[in-house]
Amino acid sequence: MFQGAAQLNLDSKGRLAIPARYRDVLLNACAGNLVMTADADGCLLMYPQPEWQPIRDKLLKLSALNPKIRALQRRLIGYAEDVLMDNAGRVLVSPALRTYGGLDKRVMLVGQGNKFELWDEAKWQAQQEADLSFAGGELPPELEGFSL
Amino acid sequence: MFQGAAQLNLDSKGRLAIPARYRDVLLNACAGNLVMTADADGCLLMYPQPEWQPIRDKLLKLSALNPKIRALQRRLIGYAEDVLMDNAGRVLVSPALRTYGGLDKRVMLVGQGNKFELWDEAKWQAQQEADLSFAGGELPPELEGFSL
DNA sequence: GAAACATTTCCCACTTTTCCCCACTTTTTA
DNA sequence: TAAAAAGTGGGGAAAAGTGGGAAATGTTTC
Repeated sequence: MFQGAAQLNLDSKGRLAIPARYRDVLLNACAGNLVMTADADGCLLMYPQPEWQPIRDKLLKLSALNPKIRALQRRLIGYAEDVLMDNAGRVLVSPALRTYGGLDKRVMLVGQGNKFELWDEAKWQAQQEADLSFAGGELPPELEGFSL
Repeated sequence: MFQGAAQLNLDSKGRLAIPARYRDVLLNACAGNLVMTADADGCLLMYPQPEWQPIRDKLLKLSALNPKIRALQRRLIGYAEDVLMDNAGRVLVSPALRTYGGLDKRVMLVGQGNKFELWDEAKWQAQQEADLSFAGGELPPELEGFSL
């Protein structure tokens, strides 16, 4: 269960130091084996390898002849990379993924349940504001009866 | 299982160096025997030979009287070529396929489960943007209940 | 039919990049 | 305040990328 947002810095080689509070969990859950991929909203996603696998398998079973499914497969499978935490608790974010996410130095790592989101800090701010401003209007039916 | 995107360069002879992380897998799965062919979206496809064979067989069993099936057969079977990895882990992309895919030098090799997609870099970028912008609207029914 | 030329294929060597490990600085906690 | 843990940076060995050249195969022309 991952939650909470942290402002972090990529170092000069593009490495991301995972906050210490997650490291033991990640070592136990997957021996530091993580999967990074690209999200439609312009951020990156980071899964423990065992969480990623069933999602990938479901995706690959869908028909590649449907254009929307094909697009989803292209992004999620196409950008997916195995990454391994090093002894200092860092993971290397590949050039391809850094480019996709517009990551330079200042980034936000945001816990989202079974995975993390990784944002360029400026993009994260923008997304926050966008989410606030469009929050009005109709609620989706799934939220009927939902109370905080 | 192939995943991940890599920016690669064709050399002056039209050879493509397969990223090292795939080489052992490909040698074990098919002794370096691959099949390249043309995809409808303007990229090339590359299968390990054992993955390609059942697809080809299924295609050939379909009725050639249906124009859409006929078109699919023409492209996939018509452009298919056997290629063999050399000792340096490279495959030669034939002039015909290079022309079809508009491949010059800078290309993207994208893992897609049982196969690879091979794109001209500029085309790949364009395709990515197109996929994002048309993602809105109705989801295909197969994706109901799909969660990341 | 043979020889010369062109083309392709295979192999070797060099350069570049990547990855892994170690050490230092900074921060936190007892 | 001291010790331990976390954050940060750098260096070096090993592997991967790249290009060129030689040998073999095929083709064309005389």
